[in-house]
Amino acid sequence: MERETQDDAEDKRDASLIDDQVAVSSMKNQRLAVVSAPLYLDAPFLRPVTSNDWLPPMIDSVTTRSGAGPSSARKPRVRFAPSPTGFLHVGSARTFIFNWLYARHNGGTMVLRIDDTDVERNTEASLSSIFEGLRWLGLSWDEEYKQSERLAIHRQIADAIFQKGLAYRDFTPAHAGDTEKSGGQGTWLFNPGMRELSRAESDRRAAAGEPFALRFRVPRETEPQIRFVDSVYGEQSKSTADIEDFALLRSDRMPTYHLASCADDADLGMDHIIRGQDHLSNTFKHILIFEAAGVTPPEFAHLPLLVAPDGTKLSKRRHGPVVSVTTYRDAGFLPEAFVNFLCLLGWSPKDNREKMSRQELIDAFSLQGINRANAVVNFKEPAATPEETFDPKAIWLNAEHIRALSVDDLADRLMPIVREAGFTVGRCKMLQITKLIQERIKLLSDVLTGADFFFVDQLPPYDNAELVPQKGDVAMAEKVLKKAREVLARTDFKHDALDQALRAAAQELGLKAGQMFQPIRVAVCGRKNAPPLFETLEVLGRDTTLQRIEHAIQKLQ
RNA sequence: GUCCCCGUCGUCUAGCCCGGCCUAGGACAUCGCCCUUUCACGGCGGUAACACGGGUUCAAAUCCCGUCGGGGACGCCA
Repeated sequence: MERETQDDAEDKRDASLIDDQVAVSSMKNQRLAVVSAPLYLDAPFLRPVTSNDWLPPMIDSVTTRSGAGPSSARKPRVRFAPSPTGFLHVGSARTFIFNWLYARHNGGTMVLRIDDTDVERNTEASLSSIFEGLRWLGLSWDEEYKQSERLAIHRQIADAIFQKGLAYRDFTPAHAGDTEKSGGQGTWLFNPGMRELSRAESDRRAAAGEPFALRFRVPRETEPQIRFVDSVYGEQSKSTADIEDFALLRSDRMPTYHLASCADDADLGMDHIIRGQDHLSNTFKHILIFEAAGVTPPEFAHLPLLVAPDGTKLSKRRHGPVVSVTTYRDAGFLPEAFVNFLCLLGWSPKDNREKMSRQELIDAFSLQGINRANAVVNFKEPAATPEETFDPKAIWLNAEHIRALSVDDLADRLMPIVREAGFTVGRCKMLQITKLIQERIKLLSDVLTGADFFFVDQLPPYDNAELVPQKGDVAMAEKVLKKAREVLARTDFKHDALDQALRAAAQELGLKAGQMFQPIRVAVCGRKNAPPLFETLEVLGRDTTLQRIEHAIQKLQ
């Protein structure tokens, strides 16, 4: 009882979260407008642009939010920052979820930031896939930004770093996508001649219009080790001798990921960066950027990677649609079950709980519960049925969540699937059917294979042999069906009455109950495995039942 | 190649920080039994792991070193 109440409360909560999300989306433009308005013109490192400056003349009206940088620890601000270069990936979804859990657990703010500075690779389709996936998960965010609308901030910070002498122009022509850089003799650190170029010479070439990238001047003498404490991986350090002079701005003046990400994290006041472990070694660069910009770096928490059964990072190219969030939706997963599953990959509540509601996850979540070893998503590469494709634990959890739903709720979720498959059912009948299949389906879409005989007029063809009961023959099947036809014509179609009448009939024929029920079950369901017989007959009704029994008798003759 | 990270049942994990309660616990999957009109649910039980080698210690899954194995990062991608 208590559990049900809890779940109901949870459902309401989820619904309101979704509403929030819609509200946020609709005020998106407003927010963005506010952010890029010319407010704090006296920001400390904003400076007038001169004609021979290397910066484009569009930064004049930009700002950094005052008080940027980590704010009080009480209401943490966290973000999820996908780049719209592909569909929403399960690994990204988990990153979103962990950020969301952290924010909700601590009463903080969840920011969604679209990292779209790579104009070449961005696609509309990808952007909508991300929103579609997040909408399905039913998790909300509180603020939303687009990096491409914040370029001025990125350039401004790049400029500040440059003015401090912590970055330099690199006039080396861009590499044309070759890969011979790695595998050579050790780490590449910088292009010869560029790091040492005098300011005057650099200014001259820039003024002459020569294209260049802006590189960070990694301080190798003064700061030989970069250190930070990761909330998951603990103390980390790396020698600056192993960090190359990475780019801040490309020669087309677009910021690189490192710059844009850090500039926005600083400007948006992010407190805790929770992201995939593939960024762990990038973090040293990020710390360099924050410090060069005069900002205290945020906290970092890196998440173990989600890997395929072959041990490699999940990728669509290699592993196919199982890495896309919408695949799970389309296969009939409940979003709450999917979220639950993802949470258990690399995190544990430490008390052996597995099936958890959203609220339970929020309550139990902490960064201390995150593991360090990569987690395998145990899917099968190519498979015939969804059940064989997906991680068995995900399927099991989904079944658990399905069973935990109220009949009403489950019926509501099943209805659209049934309708979309072209069947028409009334809500009342759907409710009856739902009761019968709730503990028998593992995916929502199983309703189509497990309850099809309730929806169709004509049963699909089945093998006559199925009608033959255990330790019986065709004659017995026929005898049973004829008896059933007779009995069912005059029995009340209610569970108890059917139970009594059919058992009595079995006795009359000198058969075991099972031998009596089997042919009837197959005749009305078209297969052996089905929900309990009497309830099924009750839902099907007398007309359909008799008609199908008649059909079976004819088949046998 | 260089740097970083990781290594408990097939898979997800508890235990590791603060050595003894660990003859290593739970879950999924798998196998068997029970319940039962089939299926499912449920119940009970089985198989199954501390990567390896050295230390330290009365005592190590837990601490130290090494080896091996796996992953990630090294772009004017993110």
